[in-house]
Amino acid sequence: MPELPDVETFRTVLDSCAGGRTVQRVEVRDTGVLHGVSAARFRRELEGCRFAESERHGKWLLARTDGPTLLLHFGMTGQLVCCRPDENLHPHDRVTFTVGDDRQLRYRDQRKLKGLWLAGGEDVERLLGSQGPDAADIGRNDFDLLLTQRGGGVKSALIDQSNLAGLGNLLADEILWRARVDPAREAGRLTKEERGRLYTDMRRTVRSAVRAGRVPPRKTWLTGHRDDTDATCPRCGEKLRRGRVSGRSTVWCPHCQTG
DNA sequence: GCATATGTTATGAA
DNA sequence: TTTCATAACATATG
Repeated sequence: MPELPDVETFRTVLDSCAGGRTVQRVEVRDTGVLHGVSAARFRRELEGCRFAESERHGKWLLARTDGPTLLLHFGMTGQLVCCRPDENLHPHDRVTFTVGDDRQLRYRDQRKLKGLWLAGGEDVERLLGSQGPDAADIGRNDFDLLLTQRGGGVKSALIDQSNLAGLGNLLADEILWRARVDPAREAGRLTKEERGRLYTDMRRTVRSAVRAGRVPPRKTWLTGHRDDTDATCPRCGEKLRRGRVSGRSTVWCPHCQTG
């Protein structure tokens, strides 16, 4: 699930659930989601800390506290939910943070592909050092450079987090479809116009997906037809094509998205 | 058993 | 050095 818009939602969940509150109790129910830190130290270092305002970079969520920073990555199936402490645990609730008599933040994740890190000042830089600029606030010129200076396919350029942080498989397909660019095109060979359309449509798509809290499966969007059998393009009605591009399942319209 | 899944990363090859 | 394809990670669903 999680791409930039989902992580942005988790950021608001974190801030509204736990922002300004003190961690009363940490429970690590599955150590498999902890990285580089033991369950004992994780608890010890976070209990008693107060959550400050959190930040997001790409698909990373940075939960600042008056102590260490908690870094969260949601892989494909992670989420952050706000519960009451007495609510039944979900089988995939891996770590819980009790932040009040009535509030408990839970890191819930089925597949445990990523998880939680604990970081002091420089550790944050080290963990996020390889991330490219965030897709939600990159400027037009920088975006242009990311495409022109890069070898390989345009879809790969969009979803490579070290190039541009935040876009995932669904968003990339949606943006390429809106901008009418074939996902297999070489990034460096796009025209100035195509790069301009990609930038504008990336901004639009990311903005409305953030407002929706996720990449919305609207029928006017390509994303709304990903799972259709015999899916057709919501713009021209042509049959959509699916295949693998840059190693990921890809859906595109061979009529609208020309090479 | 097989294929699929919105993410990342190690590995070997081009 | 960069980029690509592939497998791996852990788990569920069709």
